[in-house]
Amino acid sequence: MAASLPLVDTCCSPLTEGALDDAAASTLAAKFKALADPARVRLVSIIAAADGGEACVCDLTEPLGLSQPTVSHHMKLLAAAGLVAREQRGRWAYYRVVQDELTSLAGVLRSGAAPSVNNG
Amino acid sequence: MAASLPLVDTCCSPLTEGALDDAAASTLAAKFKALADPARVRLVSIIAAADGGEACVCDLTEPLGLSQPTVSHHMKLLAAAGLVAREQRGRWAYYRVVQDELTSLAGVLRSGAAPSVNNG
DNA sequence: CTCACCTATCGATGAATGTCAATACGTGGC
DNA sequence: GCCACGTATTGACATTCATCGATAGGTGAG
Repeated sequence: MAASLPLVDTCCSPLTEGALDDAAASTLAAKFKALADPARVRLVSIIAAADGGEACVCDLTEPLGLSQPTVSHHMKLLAAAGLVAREQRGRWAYYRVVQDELTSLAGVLRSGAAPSVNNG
Repeated sequence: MAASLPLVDTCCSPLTEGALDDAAASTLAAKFKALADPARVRLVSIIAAADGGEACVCDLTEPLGLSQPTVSHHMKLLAAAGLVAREQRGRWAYYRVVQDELTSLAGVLRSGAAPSVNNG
């Protein structure tokens, strides 16, 4: 009866709704892995908080205290996971957060069932 | 006197609300790291889908195809991250999902600002 | 007490990861 | 064309991680 909306089609069904097969779990784990590092978590938050919601690599090295290649490496991983989008503008590469992906991940973590219906 | 708000005290403030410091990012990354493995993602989903919302290690080795020590290891990591709770009952160790933690993580991923106000 | 059973820990090993210095790539200015 | 600038890639290194077999710890049954 679940009015199955294609919302979470991007990734997987909610974690707590049913047992996931290995493929779905791998897809999901890959996205969580992209956020499984303090540097990448900070990158996402800094970009989201940046003016215009975007930032170039040159703006990210200093607040993180990491080298430029390292930041570029992290951004590549975040982009590969679909959590940020890259746009080349002149000599600069601007990154912005893909909120849809974060929201989709959030949906996976929320319990799909009605809150009143506990497991008792 | 850190006027720390007890609201999101469980974890951190939303990712997209402002730049996180290293401590908050590390705390957050540690929780995501617990879900950054297909085996652990499956474990959480299987436990959540299990009868009564709980399962013992003996019920988890077979569907995952992993050895008992490996499953025990993963459960330890999930428990350390606060994502599952352990309860010893007789000879069995029953694990259940801590939905509050998952919901808290979901809150971090959702954009705290009004949805209409995009970053354009 | 002894045994069977379930779980956790230990030790080892191959793979993945984060980091940097050096360097290559692309773009715009002269 | 040449150079300066921002970014991505390469190579190397130390650390962390996932996995297993062997084994120890703890609980209930006989």
